[in-house]
Amino acid sequence: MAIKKNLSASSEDYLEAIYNLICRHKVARSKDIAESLGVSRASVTGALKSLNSKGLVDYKPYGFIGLTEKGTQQAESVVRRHNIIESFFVNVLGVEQRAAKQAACKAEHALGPYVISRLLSFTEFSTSYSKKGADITAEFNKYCRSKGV
Amino acid sequence: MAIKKNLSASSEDYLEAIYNLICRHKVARSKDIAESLGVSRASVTGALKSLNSKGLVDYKPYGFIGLTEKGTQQAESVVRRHNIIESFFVNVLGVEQRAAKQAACKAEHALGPYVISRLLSFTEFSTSYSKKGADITAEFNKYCRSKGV
DNA sequence: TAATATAGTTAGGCTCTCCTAACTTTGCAA
DNA sequence: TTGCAAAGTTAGGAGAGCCTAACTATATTA
Repeated sequence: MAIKKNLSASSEDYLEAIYNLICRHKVARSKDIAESLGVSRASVTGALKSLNSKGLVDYKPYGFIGLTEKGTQQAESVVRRHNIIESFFVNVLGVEQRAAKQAACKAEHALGPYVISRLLSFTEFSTSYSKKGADITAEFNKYCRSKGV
Repeated sequence: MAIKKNLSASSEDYLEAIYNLICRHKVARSKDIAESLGVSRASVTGALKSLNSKGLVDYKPYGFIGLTEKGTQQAESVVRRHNIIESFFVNVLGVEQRAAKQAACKAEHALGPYVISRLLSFTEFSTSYSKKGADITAEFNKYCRSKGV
């Protein structure tokens, strides 16, 4: 059993980018990873080597870029955190989609399982509640308007 | 007018630590900064030099450590973000104080003014609402229990 | 006031993450 | 099939932020 070491924010970003590219385009090309993270192609090569040595990506120079089982798990964990945070921002706070995504990209590295699980529950609670009697979102918007926020 | 450059998370942490020490003990000693951030004294010296060169702290070797006007503003901005996030975690999500503080320490570097302002409003809304009819916190706790979370 | 303990600094080094420039490989088009 | 553009890699380097070890300054106290 490999020792579970916490990944750096940077490594998590690479895994997330690779995961999303594979989901959307079947393959993750180095150039596209660079583009989606706003870094140089050389930086991507370096990151791939590092992730490869950690057993998180399958990668040989000039070859196919894939995620290992372990890498997929880690990537899914990041993506899950991202989605929970983004969904909270959009559906509870009423933050605009684009800003929510941006903020989630940063916050996803900062929140641990405990807070994430509460956040998820709260978003579920809030949206499920809004379907029944008290519409929390609507009430919150009313509150904001009344305060001029 | 100085160019407003975003500070690194590390710099923000130092400013916050200095600010809190001055609030609590009138002075910020290098040793205490090191302790409260869990870094070496040498690292503190390095950070002080860097913050000094940015005009954020008043500092001379072996001398008094103070915050400049600009430094105080920045520190207050960080502390404010921290408090808003921590308060949301505790008072809305029902996260335990210690964990909330820890998470806020990380998240404070990740959230910008827009999201922070919505978060503040939501916490205000939630707590003010809980005093009137619908106690959101209580309802959320009920919801969590019903889901076994 | 002199000795010693504590606080702070300096020097040197490490890792991480990024960069540019130059080179190699690959794949497509003529 | 060759020849060129695009993609990817390598080499070399920068800077942030951290460390330890050794040194210097300050403060305490006998």
